[in-house]
Amino acid sequence: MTPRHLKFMPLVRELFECTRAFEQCSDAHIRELQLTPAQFDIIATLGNTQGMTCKQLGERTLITKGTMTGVLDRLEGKGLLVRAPSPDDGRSWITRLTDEGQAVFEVIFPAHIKHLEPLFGSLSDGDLETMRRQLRRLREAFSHHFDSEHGTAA
Amino acid sequence: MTPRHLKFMPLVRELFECTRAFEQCSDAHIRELQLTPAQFDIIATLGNTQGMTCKQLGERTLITKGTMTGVLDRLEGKGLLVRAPSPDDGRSWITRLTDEGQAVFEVIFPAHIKHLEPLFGSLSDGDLETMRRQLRRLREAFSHHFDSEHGTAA
DNA sequence: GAAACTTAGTTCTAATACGAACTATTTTTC
DNA sequence: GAAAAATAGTTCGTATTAGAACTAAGTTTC
Repeated sequence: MTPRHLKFMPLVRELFECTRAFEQCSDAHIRELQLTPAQFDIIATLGNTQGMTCKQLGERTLITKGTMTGVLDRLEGKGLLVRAPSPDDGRSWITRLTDEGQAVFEVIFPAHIKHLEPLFGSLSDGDLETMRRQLRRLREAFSHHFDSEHGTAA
Repeated sequence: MTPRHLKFMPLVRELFECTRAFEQCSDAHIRELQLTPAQFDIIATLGNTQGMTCKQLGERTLITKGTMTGVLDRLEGKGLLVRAPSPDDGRSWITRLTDEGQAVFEVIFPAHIKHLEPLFGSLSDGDLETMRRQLRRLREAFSHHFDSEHGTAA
């Protein structure tokens, strides 16, 4: 009987390497565009919107709030976004792209998508959908377990 | 006809979230063991070996060489490993666990495996193997494309 | 309606992360 | 076998990263 960890550790390793391989392709292109991956993520999220709060940005990206402040600061420094107080909540700020930020978005977002597209050339739409579903199942197993252990009630 | 990126971007997102969800579970436990994820990775790699070079460590973990120096420095500072000049190559150092480092390995490695095991409870050995193969296929698509673009000849 | 609790965002510290430049050593090339 | 090219590790600069403590402002509770 094979020990269980010899089955799941290779999967974990492959998961990490796969993510890493994607990042290598994606990040190299983003750096050519004079942005960091986190900065690109924010611009891609804010593009074509009326802006959103820090919290919403954190939910839509994988950037945690402690990091968010610095990332937004640097983008604000570049003149790509502005922060305005929320009319609804005195604790909150609405972050939105400036005209320049939106212009940057309109150039780099399609360029980046076009850069990524060939990476998936060997896979059919069905393949992509199948893998997405399997990864979701795996993620749900992880996060349910984490939540139940840390009392993050559903 | 659905634009292609609407098919592959959700997969990318799921890939990132899945990795993130695993890290959340795994890293929380590693921190309880008074190590950082990178430090754990090194100890797990060096455990039960005669030691290896920086380069070998970089190949077996996802830590790049610029980061490696600092990670090894801190583990050396904790007395968990030592570096000795390589007898074969004057540029190289052999890093191996101290007795204390090996003792730490023997405690925390099984403990961590045991901690992770329930995460995969809902998946059969066959599921794990299937997903590993699919991820590998995806990773290969990514890295082949990256290599061909950056002249990293096979 | 005041105290207790929660939440949004910032700040802080320690440790990564990456690329690029640098030193010291092989290895190749001719 | 000396110059040229490649490699192993370190160092450096900038940006993230996580978690925890902190401030200010909203929400609940009684």
